[in-house]
Amino acid sequence: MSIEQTLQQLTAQAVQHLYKTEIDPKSVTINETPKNFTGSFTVVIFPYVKIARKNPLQTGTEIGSYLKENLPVIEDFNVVQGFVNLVLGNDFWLREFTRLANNPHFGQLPASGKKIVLEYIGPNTNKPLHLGHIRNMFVGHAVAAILQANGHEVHKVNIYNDKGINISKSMAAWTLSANGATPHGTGMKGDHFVGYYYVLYNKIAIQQAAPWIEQGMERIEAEKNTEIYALAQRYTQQWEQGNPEVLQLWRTMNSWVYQGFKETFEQLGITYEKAYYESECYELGKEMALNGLAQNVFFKQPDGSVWVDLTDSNLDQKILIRSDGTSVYITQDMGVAELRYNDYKPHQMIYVVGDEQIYHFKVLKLTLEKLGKPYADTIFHLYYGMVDLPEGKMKSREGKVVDADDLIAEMLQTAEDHTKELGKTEGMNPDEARRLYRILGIGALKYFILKVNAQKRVLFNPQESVDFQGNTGPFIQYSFARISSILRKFGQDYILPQYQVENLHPLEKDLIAELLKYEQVLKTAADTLDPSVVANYAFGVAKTFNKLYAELSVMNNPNPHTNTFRVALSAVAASIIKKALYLLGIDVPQRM
RNA sequence: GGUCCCGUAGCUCAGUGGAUAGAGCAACUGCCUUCUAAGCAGUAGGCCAUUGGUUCGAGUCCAAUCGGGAUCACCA
Repeated sequence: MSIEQTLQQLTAQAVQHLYKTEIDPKSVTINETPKNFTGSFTVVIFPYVKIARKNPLQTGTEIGSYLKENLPVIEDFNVVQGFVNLVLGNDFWLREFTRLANNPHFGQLPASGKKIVLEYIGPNTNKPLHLGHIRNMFVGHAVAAILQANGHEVHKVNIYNDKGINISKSMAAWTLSANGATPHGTGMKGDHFVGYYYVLYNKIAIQQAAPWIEQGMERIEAEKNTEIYALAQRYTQQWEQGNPEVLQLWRTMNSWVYQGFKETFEQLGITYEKAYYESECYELGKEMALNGLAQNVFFKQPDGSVWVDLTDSNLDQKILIRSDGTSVYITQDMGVAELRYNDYKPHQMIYVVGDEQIYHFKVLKLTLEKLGKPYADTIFHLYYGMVDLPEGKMKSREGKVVDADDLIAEMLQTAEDHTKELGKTEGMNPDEARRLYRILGIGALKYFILKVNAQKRVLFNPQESVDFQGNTGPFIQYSFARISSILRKFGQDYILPQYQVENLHPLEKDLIAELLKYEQVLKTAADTLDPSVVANYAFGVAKTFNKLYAELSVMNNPNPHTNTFRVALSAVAASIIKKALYLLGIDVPQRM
């Protein structure tokens, strides 16, 4: 039981004993005592002054006395207004620290028996990955790691949106102007190669649509009159009909894209255990829609299109099958959900998808509910905010995006520049140096993205590079490297069953208190599916350690017991930093 | 128009109904003969969008208003 829980129970007991009133221990508020008051934990007793029918000071004094008498680790207490500040003795901190230092499983909760499938990445196969996908990947990866640390069985899966008009557009532009060029022949990365033709399609389309646009027609309407659009549309239809040549071209271009994606995933350390393809699920989705029609949960329009009516849930009527018999996005997602449920039989299906699709997931869930699917309830849309540029929304169609590969290259370069500037490459061989640039550059980027609550929309200014100082990944990594250096030099055992410390320094106490928060942070992060909780915590640990490091000597004290204890304290701090950063997908360097 | 999200320091963001609202960046001032200065300490910077309500207590909950955004496609 944590100290907070102990205090809650004991406070409830105190109220029962003193005022003969039963209260729920969980309703007792226990806070960290703010820095400018004396104490470590604070019990808020405002809610009990009415019960006590005494003023806050008297009530606080009575409850404080009761707590002190019944919990030996409480050394002293003081009452300010309705707050009872508790001072905990050395014994408590030392005991808690020793427990933590000697627990090799700290930070890994026992198996919960809960199985979760987490979908993330979800790229279209007509263009390379951009900053939006990076946010998706980082968030998804981190949430999966957090859930695993909480004992859940997590299966990460990817979904490829590999069919539809957008892919046909890249295909059309390639047919018209590539002259048989390939990524291999041009030396381009496959996804960039295909993306080039996607952007080219739009250039050609606008050119061809110019006459209609001049007459005042909307861009989207005008595009439908163009030759290149006609080709793209023909490809889409022929694809559904199974035309071998079109399928061949589609397979070839997709394979280029997959090869390109693979390289980017490797750069970022992103993995998944299974990929789903919309091209393999849309027919199942269509079947489900037709079944729903047969069961009268859906309805048919005179033109043959199939719809679901969600007006009773305050949403609209949504199309599931077009009048030409082809499936739409939502239908495909129905198929994907069904397939995935059958594959894993999970307790929860989490979808990491942008907030622009909030409505879509409401529709998906309700539609599956109407079909009576048992997994409808387990669907959870974990959405994240869009990444904006200073000039506004990113637009792939116009090539106005922060490209993932470009950004990675920049981060590695920045890491290299910083490291060289600080003269840290001395004694490092080129391989080591490159590894370090990667750890720092990718770490800086991941931290930069993950420290912000994922649901917030963010602005990314490519002109202002990602920082390496202050509240950043490298700052935290630096604390780890410093501790690693100490551990290399100390050369004695420091994890002991018992430590001999006369009086803990306040900075030591602060650090222990910080370290003890880890498991609660882990739980909160899992409950809220929010990696930023972990990021902010890791920063807090690093900051607290740095302060101690600046003001105290860790291993050069006259008293050898002090050295051993402080080295152990530092080592545990490093281990927790490493665990927390691991959850964020961030690696740590032994030196930097 | 319907539904939903967001407004906290110049900027980027923390802030589970609890005390005098915190970090980082940017600005200014100190600190390397000592375990890594990618660090530490300090100064300055706030009608927490506005107004009402609930509460012993509201940046946090509720309502309205103002401002910004998303979405409501036979696109994905």
